[in-house]
Amino acid sequence: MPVAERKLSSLMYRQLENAIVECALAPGTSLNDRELAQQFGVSRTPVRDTLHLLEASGLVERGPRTGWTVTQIGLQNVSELYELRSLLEPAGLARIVEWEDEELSKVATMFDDFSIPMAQEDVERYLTRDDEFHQLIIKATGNAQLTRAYYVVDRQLARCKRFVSYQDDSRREESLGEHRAVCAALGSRDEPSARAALLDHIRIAEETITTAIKASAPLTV
Amino acid sequence: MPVAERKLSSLMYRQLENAIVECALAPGTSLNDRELAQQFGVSRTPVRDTLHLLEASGLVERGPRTGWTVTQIGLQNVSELYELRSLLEPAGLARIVEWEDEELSKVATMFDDFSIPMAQEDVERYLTRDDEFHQLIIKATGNAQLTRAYYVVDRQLARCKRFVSYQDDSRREESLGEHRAVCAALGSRDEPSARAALLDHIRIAEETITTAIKASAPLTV
DNA sequence: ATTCGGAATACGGTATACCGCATACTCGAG
DNA sequence: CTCGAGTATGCGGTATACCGTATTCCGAAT
Repeated sequence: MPVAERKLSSLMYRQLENAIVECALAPGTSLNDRELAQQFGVSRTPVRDTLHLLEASGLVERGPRTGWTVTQIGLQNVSELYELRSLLEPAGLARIVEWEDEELSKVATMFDDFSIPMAQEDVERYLTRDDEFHQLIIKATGNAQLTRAYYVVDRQLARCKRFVSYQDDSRREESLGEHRAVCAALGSRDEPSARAALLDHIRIAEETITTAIKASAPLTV
Repeated sequence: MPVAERKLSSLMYRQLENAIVECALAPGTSLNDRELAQQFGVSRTPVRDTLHLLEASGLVERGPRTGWTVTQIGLQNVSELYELRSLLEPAGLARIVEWEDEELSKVATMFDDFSIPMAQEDVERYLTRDDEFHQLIIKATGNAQLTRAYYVVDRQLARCKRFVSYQDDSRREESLGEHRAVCAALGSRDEPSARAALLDHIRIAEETITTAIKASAPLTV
């Protein structure tokens, strides 16, 4: 979605993006294009191409004379990303509450097939659903520019979640409840409530991540 | 701000960005890297570098097998850009109303040195001030991620304004009034009013641009 | 042993050469 | 004159070679 299908870069982009999001390439790692080229068995040119794409996604930055580096994860960044998210996501809600009944009900019941306590084998399914839900909200804006802006937020936050092992903490059930609150409000076409519920969800998620970062990585400031 | 100072790319970026924003390179123009390299007297590599940067700024897009192209200006894009703008800019207002008196008064009086009717020689000064004002609001968020997201909106809209010759239409005086309304509300630390005034200003600006595009360029759909 | 200087090296940046496909253009057959 | 086959050309994509500087590493002199 963010990167049009190019020849070599596309595969390399997926791989490197995954490696960075999953923190296999740790924040702060400096990326040597010659080295990467050798690892992938290609030349420097498509590597540079890919790195430019990653730079646009906010996962890599490039300083003068310092080359490319995997961006750091810090409290400042997280705070900024969540603020941006809280500005962008609500824009989709206004559209969703105007959907036809059939479409709307799909959204409203999106988290109904999960039980509390959640079975372990459903966790991965839940995380996927979570992603789909927020993607859906953004897509609902029908705004390509907004969607593009959101992509950099999404990818960076996805990385932060992995970084702090968000996926297996105890907050999952609360998170499910928050999502259901948003869905219920949407089902009633109550945009203000949906908005409030969504912002609550985002705020709580930020607090969780922030706390986790403070605890697990005081080194990143 | 958007592009760190690199060796050759930086100069080339400024030049090409200017050329595109001022529509010297018309929307839809396909950009041949070999040709550009020859024009600038450099090789294809730094040109590709620059084009990647322009792509990140939303001024150039790259399709599969179609190469780089100057992005089109259309009603859809303008609508999307203004929606994004209306989501991002208000975020700065909440910060500004909490500034110290001295800083706040600078903002509040930012458009006091213009008269109605505006002297012709002040027009360029006014346009610059307009830019500075909106930049100031965004900077006030203190949010680097948001600022970066706004940059692509800013550059694309700057181009749209030139495209429709916005700078010498008759709406300037109204625009000045709208700005002063925002400034006045900020001076009173009245964020809701400032927000309403700013959104009004953005909405009216969008209508003006949209009308102008419909009139002057039905070809761009 | 510490320090200072010079060579080797690593890396960011730049230039150039190569390849394959897709389009266009030409030329000959019908 | 039309149509198609074959060739030329352009361009996107890729590979590779080159350059200058900043850092590093090592050895010699104090």
